[in-house]
Amino acid sequence: MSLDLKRQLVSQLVESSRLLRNFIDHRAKGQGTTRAQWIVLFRLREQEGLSQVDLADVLELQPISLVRLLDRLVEHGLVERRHDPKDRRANRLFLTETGRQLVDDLDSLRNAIATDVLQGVSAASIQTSLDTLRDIKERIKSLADPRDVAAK
Amino acid sequence: MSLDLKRQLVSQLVESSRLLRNFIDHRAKGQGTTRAQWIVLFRLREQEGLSQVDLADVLELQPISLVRLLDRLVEHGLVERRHDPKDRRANRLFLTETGRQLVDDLDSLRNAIATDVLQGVSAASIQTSLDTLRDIKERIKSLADPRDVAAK
DNA sequence: CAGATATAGTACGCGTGCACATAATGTGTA
DNA sequence: TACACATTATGTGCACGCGTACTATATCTG
Repeated sequence: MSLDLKRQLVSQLVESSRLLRNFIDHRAKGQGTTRAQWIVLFRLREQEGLSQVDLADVLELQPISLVRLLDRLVEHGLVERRHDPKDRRANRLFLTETGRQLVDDLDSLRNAIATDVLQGVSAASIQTSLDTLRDIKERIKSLADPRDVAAK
Repeated sequence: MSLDLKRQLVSQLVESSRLLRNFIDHRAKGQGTTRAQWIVLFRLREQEGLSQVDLADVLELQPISLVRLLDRLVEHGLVERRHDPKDRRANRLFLTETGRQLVDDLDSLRNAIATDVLQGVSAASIQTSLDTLRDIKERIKSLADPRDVAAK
């Protein structure tokens, strides 16, 4: 039942995401940053002092993927890695002053993009789509994570 | 109005897409292919003999991105580049016998994934989300494409 | 035929993942 | 207590997908 629709949604999801990422990165080019980097900055603004694993965890990406993102952010002087005095393996992450200013500037850009891209879409549709995407994420996580079966 | 929801949708879109891509690629690993490659195969099954630009156009990606995808598909013996006898610049793309068999096998896998990932989501929500994503794509294309203003 | 256009491709960069390595910390047992 | 072993945090190497900028070659057009 409606299997074709499901397939189409899967395809559209990946396609629209790629277009969106590209669109955002174009707009972001002036700031010298990318969408993926913004997410890190926004997150650090809310909560500084995270370790890399912790941050990777809240962003739901692999720690190794974060390493390279951070390399570039540090290189651009937006983020600082400070050694954790308690655990010499770990880094604690902080925004630099430049980083803090940039992320504040990005607020309006982010809002403009969200408005532009969703112009003419009803609030109800947005809410429904948002819920659907969240459902998909949960389904994927439970399907992929063996603990969901192992853990009582 | 509901600006926050819009921002969340933009974020969720990119995040869920990444998780989805990864999930599919895991399932696809047994076949030695990736989700991005499937799309090429599915498309070629429907319509063979396309040139690389034509195919890039229907897939809505840059011709250069397709080049590498095709490199791998050719390397794996799934796709064949044949010189266009009429235009020595162009290649015409065809599935090999192996490629044709693989893409037929992928049908059931694709269906299984779509079913799994969207289990418990109502048909109405799927339809709404699909429409929303298509709207987003159209908005992006019209915003990014100067011809939309230039062309009458 | 000269210049514009179109096709494929190279070089390079970013984001993301996996497998593996390295170093530091924690733990269980002799 | 002390040391071997498991675990954890970060990072390297490699691969894939995707993009921009540019190049080489072929075709088209005035």
